[in-house]
Amino acid sequence: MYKPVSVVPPLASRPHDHSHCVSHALTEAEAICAREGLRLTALRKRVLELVWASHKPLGAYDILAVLSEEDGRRAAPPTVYRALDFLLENGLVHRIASLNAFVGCSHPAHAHQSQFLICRSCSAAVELEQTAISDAIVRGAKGVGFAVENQTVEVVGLCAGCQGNK
Amino acid sequence: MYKPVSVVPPLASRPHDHSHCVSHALTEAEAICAREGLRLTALRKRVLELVWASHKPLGAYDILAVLSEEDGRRAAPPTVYRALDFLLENGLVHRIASLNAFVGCSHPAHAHQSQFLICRSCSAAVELEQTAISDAIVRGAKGVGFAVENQTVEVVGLCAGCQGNK
DNA sequence: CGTCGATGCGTAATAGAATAACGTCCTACG
DNA sequence: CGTAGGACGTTATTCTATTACGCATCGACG
Repeated sequence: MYKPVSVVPPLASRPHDHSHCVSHALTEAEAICAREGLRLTALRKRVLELVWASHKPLGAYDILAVLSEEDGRRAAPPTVYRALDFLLENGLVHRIASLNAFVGCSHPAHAHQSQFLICRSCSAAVELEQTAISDAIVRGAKGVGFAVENQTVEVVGLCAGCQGNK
Repeated sequence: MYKPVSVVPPLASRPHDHSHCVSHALTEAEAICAREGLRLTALRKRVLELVWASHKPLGAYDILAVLSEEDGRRAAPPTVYRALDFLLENGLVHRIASLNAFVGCSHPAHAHQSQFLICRSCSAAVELEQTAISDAIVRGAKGVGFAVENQTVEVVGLCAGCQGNK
């Protein structure tokens, strides 16, 4: 049962109509690809859908397994990796290096850095978009003369929903 | 030739007596292990030395290759991974998830979060230790009710020395 | 001093993640 | 149409990491 807390947890860690947020992500992706002249092929769309189908980071081989089962013929790794590469390049998914896994991007419409909170209990990954964090990083880097191009922030801990359960 | 810059780049990106910082790291590690009652065996020490022998993140199989060449008999992966696990657990090295590689910890004496600046040109990895960054992360996480246990910050860009060379 | 349990290491096998290199097909455009 | 490039299938291989098992060594304790 859902127990309200004082700070509002983000959507991903609350029960919610999941099919809705999947379809929302697909709609947004289609709009972006149309606008940018990118080809969101059936395969790419299907992979994006699978990635969104859970809020947990999904391994490339998990995706592969689902694809293989769907099609009779079983897919090979490059099939999935190529689709993931396309989605990564165009900001539709993020890669979580510490998990070798992928998640749908919550804000694909505009460029931003990768910031994730990963629950070690339920495995949900919530994307943050805090300029306070990226600014602090840029400042810290500038202090040693380092020019930042790409940031990765991956935080492990317990999400709001899992803190009671321990 | 070394060209001074206004902001002082950290040691790792400046020419320096490298054997000195390797031996310093080893001395510090020995002190810590003695104090904590940990066994810094010959193998573990050698692996730590190799990791420190470059400021570049080093892959487990790179270490393995060196060990294999040294001993006539070639070492197997678990040998290296076990040593790395020991060093990781005791804060003597860090793992850089985005590179599948390992670097010596610059401040092993006290607990801290993992923050790295990785130069995409010379591959040097410089460790930051900025509470401003980790505080911003904790604050951002708290805002969505997430309890932080472990942070990973990995930043790719150009170090001070490589910005001229492009 | 002996022995016993825990820890460290060697070894072989395997799992898991990602890429290389090739070929074919499809499609958008001239 | 004809064709050039992109998308995908296929096979093989590379790189990263772990499992499982057994022996040896270290150190605490009787």
